[in-house]
Amino acid sequence: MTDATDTITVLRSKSLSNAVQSELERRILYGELLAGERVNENALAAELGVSRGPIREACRGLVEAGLLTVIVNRGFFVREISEKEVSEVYDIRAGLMHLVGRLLAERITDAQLDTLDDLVERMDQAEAANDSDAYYDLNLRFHDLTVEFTENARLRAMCDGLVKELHLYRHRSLFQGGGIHVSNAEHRRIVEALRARDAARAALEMETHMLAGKARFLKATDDPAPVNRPSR
Amino acid sequence: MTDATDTITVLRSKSLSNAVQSELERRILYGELLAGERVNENALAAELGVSRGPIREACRGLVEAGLLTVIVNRGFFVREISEKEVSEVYDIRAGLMHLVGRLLAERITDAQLDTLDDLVERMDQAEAANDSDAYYDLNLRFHDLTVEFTENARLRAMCDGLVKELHLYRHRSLFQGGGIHVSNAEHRRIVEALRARDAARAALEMETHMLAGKARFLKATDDPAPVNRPSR
DNA sequence: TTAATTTGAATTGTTGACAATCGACAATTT
DNA sequence: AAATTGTCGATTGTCAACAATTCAAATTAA
Repeated sequence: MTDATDTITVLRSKSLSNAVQSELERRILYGELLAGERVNENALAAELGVSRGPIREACRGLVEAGLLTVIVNRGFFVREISEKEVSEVYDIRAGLMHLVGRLLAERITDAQLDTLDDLVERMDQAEAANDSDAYYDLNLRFHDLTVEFTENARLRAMCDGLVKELHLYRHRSLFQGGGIHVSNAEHRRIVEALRARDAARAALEMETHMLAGKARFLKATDDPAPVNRPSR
Repeated sequence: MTDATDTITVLRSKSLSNAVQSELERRILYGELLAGERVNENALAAELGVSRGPIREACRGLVEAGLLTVIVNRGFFVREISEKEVSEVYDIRAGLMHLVGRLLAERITDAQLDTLDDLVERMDQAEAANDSDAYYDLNLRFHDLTVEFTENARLRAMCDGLVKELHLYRHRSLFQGGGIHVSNAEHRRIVEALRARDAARAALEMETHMLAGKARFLKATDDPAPVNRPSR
């Protein structure tokens, strides 16, 4: 039994559709399914040891989640996302993180602040050690936690969804590793504003941080990288 | 295009699953399916003259859209949304509309401003005529247009989704008709800020307007209406 | 009477089969 | 040679049947 079918079996406590959806999402997020690729229902059904019903149900869910698109009589395809769309997603995240800052300043606990401080500290260390992967993970965790601390489940789901969408971009490597260097100073300013319980400033720092991320992304794609930019 | 080819086109561009999903969404939004109700797959399949496959695919999509929930071996249920969740959705809309204000101030055209002005004018008239339904529709259109004018498709989809979620609240009537009176003065201030191309002010006015809506909602539910608030 | 158990009807989860459609290539026409 | 038409294999869209589970009423036991 392969790893994938094993996962399917374990998750049977839910339903096959859910398990398949998780597995498909995982494959997309990990780059095993690349943007533009078609999901071959028969092949996937055979590989996972299920019928096409659950496969199709899972795909319908992922279409609504924005990870797949469907063309009638042609099938399900991993969604392709343009540079413009990535830019738009950054804008939306900026808007949502503005909200996160505002909400958080009014309700964050000292313990939670310490947790964030610890992450910033460790990001400093990772930076010093030039460990891009560790920095990437810590950065991800930092943002996850800020959203989580707002205790707004819907907001959290939306932020998660947006981050997943970014994985659809062709040059995924841009986000991970050393592709884009996120300034830790911005994180520090966010925590400072939160510790001061200054809602307006926290909101602004959060938003600014996101827009800086957008700017870094645009800079990393627009000008250089002629390697991956065919003229057409 | 003839009627016949029109029908053909419709049938080709849309699969049964899509059609069923639209129909289910319509029933939920129009209150024909109420929060908490179960979707009986067999009954619906018989009623719509299709098999259960497309029904289930449609439901999977609506789960991801937040309009249904699924319990394994129990079925699909119209999602129930608590007062707290409505409040959270208002917060998120506030965050997104803050963004709308910022984006719009920098790109809105004079013609678009005139369109918004016209809507505000007509809302005044509807208010004077005490026509709540007309006011409700105009208000909806006003917000739709502001989001549309940002030309951020993802943002628009998210805002649409949030509005749909609000329809899940038990006391749907609160939103329509005279349940909550939306101040037209707030709209006017938004348009003014946009016409001044003042991004910060437009963002603030938009956000304030949404938070005022949240406050109105809370006021309309929290205190009065002891009728519908059993002790449990 | 009440609580636990049984039973079966209703309903969901899943499957395999069949029809409809598409893409690619060969055959035909201009 | 280019364009059009026809054919075939692969794939999707849909369906009906079967297996598994839940729910509720009927039955039994305490």
